[in-house]
Amino acid sequence: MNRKYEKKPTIKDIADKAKVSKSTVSRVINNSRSVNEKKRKAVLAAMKKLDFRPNQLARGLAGGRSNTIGVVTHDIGSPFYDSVARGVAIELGESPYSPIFVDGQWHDEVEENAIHTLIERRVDGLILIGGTVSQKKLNKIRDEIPLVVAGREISDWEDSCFYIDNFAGSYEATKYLIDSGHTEIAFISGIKNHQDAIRRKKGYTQALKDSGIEVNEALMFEGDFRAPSGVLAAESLLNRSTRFSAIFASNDEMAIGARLYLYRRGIRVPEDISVVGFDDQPTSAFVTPPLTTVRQPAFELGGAAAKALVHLLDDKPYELPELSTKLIIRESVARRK
Amino acid sequence: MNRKYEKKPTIKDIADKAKVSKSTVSRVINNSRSVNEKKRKAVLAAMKKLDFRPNQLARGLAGGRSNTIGVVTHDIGSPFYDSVARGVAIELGESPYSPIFVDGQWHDEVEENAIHTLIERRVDGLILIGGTVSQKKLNKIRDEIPLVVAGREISDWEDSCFYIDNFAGSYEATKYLIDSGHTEIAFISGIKNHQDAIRRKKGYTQALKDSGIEVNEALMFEGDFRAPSGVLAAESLLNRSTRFSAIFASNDEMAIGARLYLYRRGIRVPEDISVVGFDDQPTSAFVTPPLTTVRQPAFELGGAAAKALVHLLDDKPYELPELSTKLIIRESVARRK
DNA sequence: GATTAATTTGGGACCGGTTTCATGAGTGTT
DNA sequence: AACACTCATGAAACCGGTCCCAAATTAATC
Repeated sequence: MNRKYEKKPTIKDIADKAKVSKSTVSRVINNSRSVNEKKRKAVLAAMKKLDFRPNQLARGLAGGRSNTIGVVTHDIGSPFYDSVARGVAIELGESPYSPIFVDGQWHDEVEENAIHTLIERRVDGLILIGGTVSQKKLNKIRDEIPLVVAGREISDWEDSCFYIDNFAGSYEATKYLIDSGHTEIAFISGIKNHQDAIRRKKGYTQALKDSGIEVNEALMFEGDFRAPSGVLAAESLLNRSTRFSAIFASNDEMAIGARLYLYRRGIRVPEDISVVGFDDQPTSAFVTPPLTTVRQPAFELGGAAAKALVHLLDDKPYELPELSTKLIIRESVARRK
Repeated sequence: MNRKYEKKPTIKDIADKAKVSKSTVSRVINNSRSVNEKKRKAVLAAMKKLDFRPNQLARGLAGGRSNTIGVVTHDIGSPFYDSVARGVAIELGESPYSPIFVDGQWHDEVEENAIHTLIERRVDGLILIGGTVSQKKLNKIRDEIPLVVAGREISDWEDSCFYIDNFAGSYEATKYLIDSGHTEIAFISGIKNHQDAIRRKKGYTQALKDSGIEVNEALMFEGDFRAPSGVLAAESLLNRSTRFSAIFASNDEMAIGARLYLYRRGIRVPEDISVVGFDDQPTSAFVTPPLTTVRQPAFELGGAAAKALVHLLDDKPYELPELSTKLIIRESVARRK
């Protein structure tokens, strides 16, 4: 099993072979103009011949920039954050930077460690996707290294924090249900302290109020953004004495969980009860019935964050793209007569 | 927008502050024994005070190892590959190595580039998840750098390639349908040239043969592993004159797509037609009806690959864990009378 | 053709660590 | 007390690049 790996050629080897100095080779690599065409050719030939690949570590050390960007994700595997991460990855693929991903696991301490690991690696910039680290700490980190946050709102950060208007999305969805004739609308919220969860709940309650519908605690259930809690929610809600004709879940997973419980109880969707979700995760278009939901431009969000950071690093201006939620109407909502 | 970032303290600063030499500081950092307790304390204190974090680039350059591992993924966002990647990430979190992920996008050339980017970064080892690069090239790459492949079978690689027995999983699922009384079983295959797809198809046909059931081309449809092709498949299959009582799809996405088409046509699952998938992706347990499917230990697979590589790098022996598929029986299959 | 300006080029310091090696101090042996 | 042997420590070379600076070459000006 013991193998021997060839040692890689260095810039010195190239220089010798092409009969020039290290400096010149470096210039060719970096495309600094002003190098004789003949020598350039010779260098290029030598590089090809020896299959030379510059050592990025050395480059980073000498040049003071590593051409890497650290990305702190959470819970790789959750559709929303995944999409954001994907947007980041793809966008960075277009740039000279390579991403290093670390998983924060939704845990304060782990997340801080992750950030420091990345700083030790001398990444040129940092992208945090969501996250729970306190704003105070974030401010301190931003003094150390260029930082951009995606999927989380941070006051006073305007240029370097990208998020989605959860309130608006939630408001629109609720309004849609109301416009479809529903007045008793159950709500499955997300984790209590989660920022997004709070905003989505507010969108729901505000829409009700604006339509003169009373907000009723008996129609709410606190979930945790995962499918099983949606099942539980539906069960709990159905066992209460308060009736309702629609369920609005704070995310698709819970909506799908709730839908499963309804199926078990023989309650038809949307004929008996309508269901609306939030996220528009990929499978939502293919469940039965296809789920009406609020699309978050997660992918675009990640891309925008990445682009913003790259521009920031290159000291170029960057303008925010329009990133708003959109209600995707499919087949899980029925008009109430 | 222009900010100034503090320059980070170096080992020299620590040395000065603690009144010792760089060498000694280095020894403390790396826990090389043999350093006076008093000095060690002084160094530690200085490090804490200056919030020192060793520059990993310099470390990598000097030490000849970067403590990073390159991971080439595909299509971040596909549930299966995501799970594998997640397994890798979590496992690597336990080790001193940090992963660098690059997306190969299921494209030969992109993938090769990705690999070379990683080699330039002087990663200590490489994990390929799936991928399409030819075996010949892989062999060459393995001469350059420790390499482990997950989710793909490569002949003669035993120790450093981890995959799942697609044939067995597929065989078991088909057998289950047969045992449930089905004899006309439609099959939705995956991308024609995809290794996994081929094996899964073989599992299906073999199971039929072993039960004395004739393999019928009229019951097969070639999909592309994505949900829309499942819809198409069901439509095409249903429009043929050959009847069937069950559909076995090569992955869950296509199964769910097919299930949607059945829903549209008012065909009940499982009463009229049974459906089985492959993968057991997270949502499959929550669709209606919950999908019977073949679970792949994707997460574990990724973890095993990562662990294997780490052990390989540390020159420690490593024994393969048991990684086999498992039929998860839920509610999408009915017994045929 | 001589002088000056512009452009290439090589030498070498430097980035921030690790590691080899030689030195000096401390311990033990006879 | 002299000699061999450990052990801790600092000096300096080195990893593979970048980049500043001065020398050398070429082009431009009068």
